Amino acid sequence: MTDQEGSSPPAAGGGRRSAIPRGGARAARQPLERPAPLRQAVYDVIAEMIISRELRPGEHLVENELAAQLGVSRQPVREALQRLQSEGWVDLRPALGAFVHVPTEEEADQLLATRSLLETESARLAAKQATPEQVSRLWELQSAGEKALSDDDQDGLVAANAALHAYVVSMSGNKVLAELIALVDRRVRWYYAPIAKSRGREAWDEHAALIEVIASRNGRRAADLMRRHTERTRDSYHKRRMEASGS
Amino acid sequence: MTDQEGSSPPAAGGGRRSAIPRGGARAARQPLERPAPLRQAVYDVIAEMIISRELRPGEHLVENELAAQLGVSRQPVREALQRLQSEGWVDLRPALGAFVHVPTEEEADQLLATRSLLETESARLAAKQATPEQVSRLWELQSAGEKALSDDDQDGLVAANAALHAYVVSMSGNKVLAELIALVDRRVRWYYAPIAKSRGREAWDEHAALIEVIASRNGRRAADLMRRHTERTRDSYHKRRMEASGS
DNA sequence: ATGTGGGCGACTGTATGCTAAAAACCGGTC
DNA sequence: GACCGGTTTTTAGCATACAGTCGCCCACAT
Repeated sequence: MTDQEGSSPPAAGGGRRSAIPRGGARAARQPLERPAPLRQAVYDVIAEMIISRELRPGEHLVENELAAQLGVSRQPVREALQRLQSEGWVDLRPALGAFVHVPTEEEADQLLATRSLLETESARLAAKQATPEQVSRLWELQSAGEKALSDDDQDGLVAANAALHAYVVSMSGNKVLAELIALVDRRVRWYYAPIAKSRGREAWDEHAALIEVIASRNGRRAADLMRRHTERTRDSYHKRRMEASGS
Repeated sequence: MTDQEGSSPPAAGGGRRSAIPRGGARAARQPLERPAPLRQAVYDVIAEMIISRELRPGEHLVENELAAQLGVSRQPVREALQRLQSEGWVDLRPALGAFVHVPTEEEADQLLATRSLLETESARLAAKQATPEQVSRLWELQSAGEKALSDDDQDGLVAANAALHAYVVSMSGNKVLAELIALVDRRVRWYYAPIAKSRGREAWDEHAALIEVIASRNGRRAADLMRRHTERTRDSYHKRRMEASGS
């Protein structure tokens, strides 16, 4: 199996992997792995490119170019773009194509507000049914975060933060809620990242407090802490933004 | 075959872009109507078929069949199916195709719980910034609902209910929240409809009370009422389900 | 110079062809 | 009689081909 790239003999039929990206402004990506649905891989790559700002807001995404860069046909690209639209990453204007979504300040605030609401509920639910095993897992994640903090590892910090929140969400047991949070969170990170470094020490102190409350199974207080935690992030966003707009 | 209705799009729908209203009222058409992509129409039709139970949970949706039935090619069908997946209507198993999602009891409860959370927040926000015009619009929707109620018009009742809730959501001003609610609500209706008739009089009395509180701009009480309202719906769901499982 | 109209290029939307893989079928074997 | 291996059928996945639209540019008229 895994007869991925290049080595497949059947040159006759269709023959698809002749897609050599033309040397261009954008770095060429090597063809993707085969086994899993291609559209998924394409989706991942494009989402990553958007999040990393390699594709900038407002930019017109041409199906052909993307297809060539990724070494696939337009079809998987189209499918990926449509999914990206449904999740708010791009705007798909009929007959015109896909444009990277342009985040507005208003939208960012609404996202942060919604995230706060959802995460608060998930913390409440998580606390109500936390098991000791889960709590100790939380502490593990917490210490991973603190390590990244002391190492001054920005990427690691973001990842650890996401992992911790994600685990709390999963503890809530509400899959629908979890799905929505996943959607919102990812976009929050996109909006938030460029203007603000992680809140750092402060945020992780709050995490520690939250875990303790969860361990005590106190849903109300867990919700309270999570609300304050996410609202502070929201405030932090606004503060940073104002600073940034001044520059 | 099965060339039902105009399978040739350019003939009927298109008609050149002489969409400019000749000689007369230049209607303020804002975003200038665009040729609706076929995938959208296909999406609507399939979603409708799922909601109406014409396609039953678990059923295997074959691209070819749907395409033939609708008189289009597989492509728009594929695109529609993928969007349906992202919104939870079908499960797309790699290399196997699309299956109408099978609702579980657990999921239904989680949906109802999430809906309650979201709608509660939207009511709170709506109340905080309600204008007199908006309130009177709410009363209009309310009386439409009561009319349907006295006419014993089930479909109308469901529609009126949706319209009222949707308007409250729009009043919240939070578009992100609104989007999530739209997603959740539709699925709730799907799960809920088959086992329970609308709660009727009771629900509309609660609506009336809610509108009054919104008119008074009391966010806290609005949230309270909405929470109770949606939680009652949730209870009603469980009650009906237990009755149904007995039969 | 400025406004208008037609032609041209580019890109999306839709249709169809081809391939590979999973499932159903069937016959053989223990 | 049940299980196993190969074969056929079905169907999704991907690629490619085709057609309709949109926007731009430029020539031309005012």
